[in-house]
Amino acid sequence: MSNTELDKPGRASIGARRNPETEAAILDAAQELLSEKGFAGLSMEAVAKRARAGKATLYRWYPNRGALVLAVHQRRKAGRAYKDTGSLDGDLNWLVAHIFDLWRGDMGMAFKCIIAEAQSQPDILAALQQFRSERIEGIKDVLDRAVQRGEITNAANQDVFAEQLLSFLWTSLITDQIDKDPTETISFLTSALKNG
Amino acid sequence: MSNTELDKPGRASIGARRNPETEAAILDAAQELLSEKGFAGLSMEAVAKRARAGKATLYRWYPNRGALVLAVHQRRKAGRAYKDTGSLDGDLNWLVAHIFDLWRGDMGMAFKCIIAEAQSQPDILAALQQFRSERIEGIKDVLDRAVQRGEITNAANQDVFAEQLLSFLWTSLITDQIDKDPTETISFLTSALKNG
Amino acid sequence: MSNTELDKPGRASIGARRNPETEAAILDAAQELLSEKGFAGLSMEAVAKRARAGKATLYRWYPNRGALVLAVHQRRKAGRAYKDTGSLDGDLNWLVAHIFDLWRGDMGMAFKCIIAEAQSQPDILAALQQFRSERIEGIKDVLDRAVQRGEITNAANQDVFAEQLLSFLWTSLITDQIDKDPTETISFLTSALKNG
Amino acid sequence: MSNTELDKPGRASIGARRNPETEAAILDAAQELLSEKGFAGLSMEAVAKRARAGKATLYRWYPNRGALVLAVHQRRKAGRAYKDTGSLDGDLNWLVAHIFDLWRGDMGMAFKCIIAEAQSQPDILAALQQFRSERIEGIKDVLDRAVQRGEITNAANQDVFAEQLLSFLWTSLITDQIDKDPTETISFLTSALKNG
DNA sequence: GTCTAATCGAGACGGTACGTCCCGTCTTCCG
DNA sequence: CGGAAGACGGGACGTACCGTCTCGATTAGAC
Repeated sequence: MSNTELDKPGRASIGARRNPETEAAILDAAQELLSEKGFAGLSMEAVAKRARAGKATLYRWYPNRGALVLAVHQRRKAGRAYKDTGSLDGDLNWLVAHIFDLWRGDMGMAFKCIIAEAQSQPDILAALQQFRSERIEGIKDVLDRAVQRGEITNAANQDVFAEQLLSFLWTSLITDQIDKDPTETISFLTSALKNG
Repeated sequence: MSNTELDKPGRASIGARRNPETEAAILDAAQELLSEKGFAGLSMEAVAKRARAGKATLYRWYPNRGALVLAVHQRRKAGRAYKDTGSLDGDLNWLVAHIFDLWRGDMGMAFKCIIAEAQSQPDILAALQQFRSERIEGIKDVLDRAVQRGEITNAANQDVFAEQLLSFLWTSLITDQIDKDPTETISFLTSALKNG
Repeated sequence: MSNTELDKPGRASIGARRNPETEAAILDAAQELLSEKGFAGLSMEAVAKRARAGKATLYRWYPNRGALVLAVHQRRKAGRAYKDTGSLDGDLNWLVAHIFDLWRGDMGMAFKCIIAEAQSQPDILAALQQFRSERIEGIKDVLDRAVQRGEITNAANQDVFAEQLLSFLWTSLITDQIDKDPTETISFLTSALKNG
Repeated sequence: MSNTELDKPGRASIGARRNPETEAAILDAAQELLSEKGFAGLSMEAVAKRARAGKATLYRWYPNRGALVLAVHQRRKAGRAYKDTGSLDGDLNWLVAHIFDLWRGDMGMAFKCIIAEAQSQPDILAALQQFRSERIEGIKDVLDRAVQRGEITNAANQDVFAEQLLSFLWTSLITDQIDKDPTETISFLTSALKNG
């Protein structure tokens, strides 16, 4: 996975332009540290050392720890292209299962860090809110497909549903409950969507 | 002879047992720092200095920053005695408004910190989960009153409802949205409760 | 050796007077710590803990670390009754060998500590100087016996000889050379004594 | 001498190598503290503060207090170039007087500290023994000159003489007797040298 | 026989210094 | 001229002791 172990003296400059190998090495290192030692182990110092990068190089691109975690997250985040299972219930269950699966890997820790960091760093909070919007749009895409199938009507409470589903996902993550069965919750929310 | 002259150097020991004055001073200091400078400003060092307490005293009872924030939160947390407005809708709206109000003061920052800290410290996570249970019980008390009033029937989905309402509250906090109007979400969830 | 291991709750007061058991336990503990962990390991805190004594009790009798080491030293120090081997040379060699032997046990470390502590604590320095006088008198007793035997005459340089022999002893200790053969030095000094 | 007066934030890095200004500032600070407050006042913390240096910088080169005192001593130690007064007696008296003079300034406290620290730190002890060898060679140079003058013959006891003179010097320091007249001791040792 | 007084273990108290870690900034040198 | 290397001042970390204190229990001798 990482190409940082063997080359002892690190990478040299490739001239008067940014070296993409360096960027990859930094993000690899950050991700590894994150999954190995958690948030506390992700110090700029440790990332630089493991990536065989100079601290100045690191700070040039990622002015603080949050930016770095954000970049790690950005590189790996799932697209909005959710699977079409043929039914709303199937789509929603797949969506939740898919995200929980993602979080069970490295991404869970990374995203937890973003949430934690957002509580004290405004720019991370803004990025988190931006990401939230994207996710909500993704969920609404799923609902749109259900409308086209005729399963539900295009009602105003779709926004609230999407927000609430996202709240469920995120709260499950931060309270360490991504291993619980989400079907009950999904059908609870779906019933509100249909009967609203 | 008397150490009460001007007591510049803070408090003395009162023997081989915990001094409640010290505890109060520490929690006061922590709370002040939290609301003044946020999570980042809450260093153990700064708390000790402001409380005129030795660092050892601090660490004796609060082995880490999370434990300290937790204690601050514990001291001020609202009881489960929610107001009875006469209707389920009124009760729920009051509950949400009440908590959002609380969070607009010092407690919002404190609770954010607990959530953030819980992402990397298992004991704080456990405390957070414990607190979550208490809050869910509180919400279910509100639902019980509605059952007694005959507004709803005692259905199994009350648990899910309570969890969902809590998810909404916490997600609103961590995404900095406690100033938005919650009525839409409340009625969305309530409709699922009634039609489940 | 030490009676501090078994009696879990330590000793109680024996009334409005000093408990000799406590004193013994403290000095035992101090001596053990000194030979186990050296000077750095001899903290008042550690002594109190090992001796199952209260810190206040410790400070009542030994206001600082130096006083404690001094007391340990005092309890064990050799008397001035040096062995009479029948000749000056024999007496001196026995004396040096005897002291070096003593220092190879616990006392070496203890006395090193006293010397070290004397460099920054005036009262320890005074005690050290007092001890130096006693030792010099002891050496002069040996010389007196030699005078009585007719080996040497009672010349003024006996003081200088005694001081210089003591200097040799102490310097050997602080430069960690108590295992070297002292005979050459002794005969060197003795020659000055006889030819002065 | 000290550059600590006006430049508030101290010195910056001059790249990935040691800054000689920093080294000087640290040693200056250590020396000042040593002569102002003695050994006890020489805390790493205080040195760092006075030198406007970070503690990490201090510990990078001086891993403990002993190493720091050693460096202070090394920077100032007198060379072996002893004065040639024309006679052995004159040379020895000048040598002792010169060293006692040196010790009456800052160096006395510094060297006391080294001796004290050597009692518990093996590396300082090694440095002390190394320094001892150098000093003994210095004294033997003086004796060599006397041999060339024909005052003494090149006898084997010159080593013992040098060791004894050094013992006298160091013991005088640690027992706070550098103000006493050393002539008696010098002539005592010299007589042994000649009559050996 | 009760009271007084000192001494006991225990351990919390406000502090100081420790030695470590990381921060974010800087400069130099290599390729 | 980009990038590694790493020194720099700074500051928080968590630990260990310092010397002081207050407590409650204990017990000898004074009353």
